[in-house]
Amino acid sequence: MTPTLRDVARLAGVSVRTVSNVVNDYPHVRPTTRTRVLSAIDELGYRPNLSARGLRVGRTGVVGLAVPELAQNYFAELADAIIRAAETHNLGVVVEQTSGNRDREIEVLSGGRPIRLTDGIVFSPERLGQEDRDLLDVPFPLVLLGERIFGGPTDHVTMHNVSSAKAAVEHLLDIGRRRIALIGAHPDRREAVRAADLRLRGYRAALEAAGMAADPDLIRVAAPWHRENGAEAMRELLDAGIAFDSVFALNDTLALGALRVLGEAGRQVPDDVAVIGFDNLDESQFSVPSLSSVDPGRQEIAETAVNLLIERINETADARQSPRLIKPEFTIVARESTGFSSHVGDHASADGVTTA
Amino acid sequence: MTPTLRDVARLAGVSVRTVSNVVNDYPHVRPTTRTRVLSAIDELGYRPNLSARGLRVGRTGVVGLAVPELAQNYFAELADAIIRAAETHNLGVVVEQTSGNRDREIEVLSGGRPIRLTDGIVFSPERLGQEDRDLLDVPFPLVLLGERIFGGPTDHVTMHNVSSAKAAVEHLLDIGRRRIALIGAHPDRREAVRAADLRLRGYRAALEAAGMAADPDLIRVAAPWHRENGAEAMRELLDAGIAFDSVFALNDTLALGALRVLGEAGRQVPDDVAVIGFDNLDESQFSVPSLSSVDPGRQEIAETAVNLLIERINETADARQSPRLIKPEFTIVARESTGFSSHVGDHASADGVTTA
DNA sequence: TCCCGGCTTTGCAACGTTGCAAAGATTAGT
DNA sequence: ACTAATCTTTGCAACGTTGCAAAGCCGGGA
Repeated sequence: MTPTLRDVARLAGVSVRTVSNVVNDYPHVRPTTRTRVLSAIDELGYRPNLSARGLRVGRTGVVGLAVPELAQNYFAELADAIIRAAETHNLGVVVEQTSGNRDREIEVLSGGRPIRLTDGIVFSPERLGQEDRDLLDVPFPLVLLGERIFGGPTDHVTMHNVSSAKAAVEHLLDIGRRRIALIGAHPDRREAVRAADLRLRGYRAALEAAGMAADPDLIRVAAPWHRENGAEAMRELLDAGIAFDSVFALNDTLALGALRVLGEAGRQVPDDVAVIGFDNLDESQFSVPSLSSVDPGRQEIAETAVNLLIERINETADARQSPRLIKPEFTIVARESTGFSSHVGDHASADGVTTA
Repeated sequence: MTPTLRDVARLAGVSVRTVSNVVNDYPHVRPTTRTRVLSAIDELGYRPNLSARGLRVGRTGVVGLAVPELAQNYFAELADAIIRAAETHNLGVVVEQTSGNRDREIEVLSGGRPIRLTDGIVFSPERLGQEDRDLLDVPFPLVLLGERIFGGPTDHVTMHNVSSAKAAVEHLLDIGRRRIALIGAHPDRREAVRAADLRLRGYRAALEAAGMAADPDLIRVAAPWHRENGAEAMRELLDAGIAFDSVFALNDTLALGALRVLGEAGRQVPDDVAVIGFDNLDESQFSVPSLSSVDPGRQEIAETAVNLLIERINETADARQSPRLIKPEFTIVARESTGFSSHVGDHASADGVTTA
């Protein structure tokens, strides 16, 4: 069977506790002893039993990440970033997919499933809304991502949706565009989709600040934010014969769909139509033309979320901080689709970049 | 603090063991007792401590998945599928990214990191090769994915690379194409990249079976298999002025890059150039035109891998089966890029489909 | 009424690890 | 050489759970 501390101790001729001390880098171990123990560990191929350690210490060293689904590019990249961030703290990540299913999202909060083996959870809901705020009051460390719920009892990492969307539109204004279409508005006014609403608000704010009125014809619905819906919205816009010289897509996936249709229709990007997206997916760097985008600071969001979670995990019950809302700085990444050149493989710093 | 079995037992007025019986659905519990215990559990919000259970039972209920990185579409979709498959067995999945780093891949096999909290691992290496076969002889259940190593001591789920590539090329032949370019050959003949070699072999086999010679000019190098390299290879092919009426890209990502460049160059797909890829990414269904592809059976690969892993986990040390090599059936999915129509949102069955 | 067999419930021990606190060993200072 | 201070090592208990096996309970048949 798998060797235990006891086996190592017997082989090295020391007590179990000493082996444990060596394993945990306890400083007061005589070098010769340490060596002897280490070689016994090596000989037996001993590995600590993390369940036992977890039981004893009260920590598993694993955190949960609950996202809608990895098949969506944005969440795959988010998960990638979270896993990297967790790893620097020697934490593992159990990934749970909620599949855009409200019940499953609720189940995550009820601590169901293997999530329970974790020390805490980073949760990006897609179906819960403001009205579910109370559900977030859970008995384990939880960090919330996204813009579905605000003002909850947990730490929350989100983005500057309004001001970054405003900056994206200003970027289009800066390069002289005046007929700026928006793709990705939510079809149902009753259902609040915060990201859509917030970014739309930024769009309006930018136009207003420029002394321009928003033309309702230029605001196009697309939901969910998938490639085909971006394509569809662009087709409709073209078919409608409405004049426009640029597009702000509420996310990159929509933008990529739109880009494709523009290509088919023979519209030159950026000369005829400039395009900017939102999210700065890895893929956007490699599209043709490369896609300008709002970089909401994914890596920073991930690192922040993990750091907040770790703080909460280490927090003692009596000295509990109040919930924090954090929005990393965003960046406008200007690429070919808005007339800036960038070469694939260039460092980000080589792109035209504007910081918040 | 978090309530334990003991707390529940006290509240319900039964023994700890009885509560445990209820929690584990032990059948011989009197209904009235069960009810009483359940309501105590409910009242206290009791959740089993999985570390303790894991220690006692010797299983954590979590498996590991080690892939290069989720930011690569293919692996994100694979992870998605694996997580879904694991979930049907009530298993959680810890995702570990090796970042295409050989040392990290070796570390996975040494059982380092939080992977150790798992009952077994599904591993898709990217840097290990045939020469590392012995490393796979690890003291925990391991299922191998991919085509980097064959003949190792573990169960292995891979795909029909040669025959499915052959079928892809035959699909192009079937629609009357004769000048079939291949994109994605590996640049270095010394380094064996099995997937590339195997698919190239299928390409040659199809041509040979059709009584045609492979034109070296049509075999284009592209590595790694990223979008930009597919685009680059296609640009070179066009610039070289070599005649071709179709392209077999060794994966979808390459194909999507190539598709883009064809569009820019004004070549009509599929009329001027038909294109087929490999992997059948979700995205390929939504590109414009939609991309024909080889579906290697991702969901089945995932389910098979998880099932094999579970079998190994449950296997007793004495009755150990010999390693199994499994290759799910593949499918040729014919879409617009080879002249078949498919409407986004259609069921797979609506696509033109050929089964292995 | 007594006994048998199945249904319910239970106490004990152990899974492998680390916190605690004390014992033993060593070194420096006087 | 003796004491104090420090360095090393140790045994014990406990983390929360479940396997084991036995005990208590019940109803039915003889």
